[in-house]
Amino acid sequence: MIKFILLGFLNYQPMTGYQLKQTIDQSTAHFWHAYHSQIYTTLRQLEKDGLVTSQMLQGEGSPDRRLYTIQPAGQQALKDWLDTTQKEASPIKEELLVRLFFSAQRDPQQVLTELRLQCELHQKRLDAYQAIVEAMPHQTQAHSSLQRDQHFRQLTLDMGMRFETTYITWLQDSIRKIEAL
Amino acid sequence: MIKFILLGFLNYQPMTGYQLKQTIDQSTAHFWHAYHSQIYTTLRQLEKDGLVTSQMLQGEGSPDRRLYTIQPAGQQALKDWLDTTQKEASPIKEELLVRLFFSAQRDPQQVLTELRLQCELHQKRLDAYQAIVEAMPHQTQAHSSLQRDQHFRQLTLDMGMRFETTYITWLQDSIRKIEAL
DNA sequence: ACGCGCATGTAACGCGTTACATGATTGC
DNA sequence: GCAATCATGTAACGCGTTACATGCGCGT
Repeated sequence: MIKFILLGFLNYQPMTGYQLKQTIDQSTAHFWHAYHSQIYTTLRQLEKDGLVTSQMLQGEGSPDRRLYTIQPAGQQALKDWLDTTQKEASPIKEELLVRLFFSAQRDPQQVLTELRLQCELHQKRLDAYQAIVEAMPHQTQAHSSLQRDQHFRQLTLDMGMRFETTYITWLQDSIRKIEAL
Repeated sequence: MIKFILLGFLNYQPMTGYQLKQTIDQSTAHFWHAYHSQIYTTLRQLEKDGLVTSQMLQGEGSPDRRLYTIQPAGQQALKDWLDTTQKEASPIKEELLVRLFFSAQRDPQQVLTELRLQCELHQKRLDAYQAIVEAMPHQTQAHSSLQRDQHFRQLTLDMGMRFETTYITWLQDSIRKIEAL
């Protein structure tokens, strides 16, 4: 999966592993994050497979950086992946729900503390999304290709905000229900 | 993770691997699923670690079944895990959002087909949750311990329904937005 | 005779996570 | 002088997924 995220970003412009990590952290990390270790190893793998090439940049002063450039084979691999319609709904893995499912024997106060903390964490996430939306240059007229990209990215951001809002509301309702026990 | 789900169920009663698989499929699979291969290997691991014990049952006719029983050490491990408050929000891994993020170059009709399919899939999930709620014995008065369990399970089901509802609405809105391009 | 459900397992692989590791520059 | 940021990587591990593999009983 991370393979296609890397190809997806490299399809816009050549980048280094570090830049890719930064870019991911500020965008797709909201629905798919990656550790730098995985990014560097996957980039090497992509190079071995001929989907990208790399060249060293001798930064004056700063450490050497390896700039990765997508190759036609890489663009094709990306296109093939995007053209293969996803036929399943993504599986959900929510640890909190597992914990809650088995929480009947727990001290209710402890459960409440946990849910209130989650509430704060998800509120922070929502705030972060809000900040991105506000920082977003709502370009009245720019390159239509960039605008098109922006449009699709906004859809994912929209989902993120809806999801967090739903999550927070559910947490608040759940807290109330448990308090009422 | 699956380790604690298994301990969680075995904490109610001894079960075989197959029964655990069935139970998970009908309950926690909505937020954490497992393949039978993982269940069997994890059960063996738990036995090796002394958290559960197993005994063979010679079923007349049907194949041999291995019944797993939780041990005090297993109950303690479960309790310790539940008592350790989760301090992070669970990371999200939604492949569809990754795909959408990089879908600006794709044929819009193809994207729409994909989103419409997702809409159906999530509607099916929602219907499945609804069926569980309706099949749920809304016991006016039963053992308070069972009722307590039921209560917490209902919270997770509630989240599942809210999530799917949000997802479907977002999909419908996104479809409309893409159609308007 | 064939397929499905019951029932159990192993093996290999892939992906993601955590930890280990290095070294330079910039700002306080 | 020290911490943070830039920048890159390796190694080991754990978990989850896919595929392979077996064999019985029941219904059509």
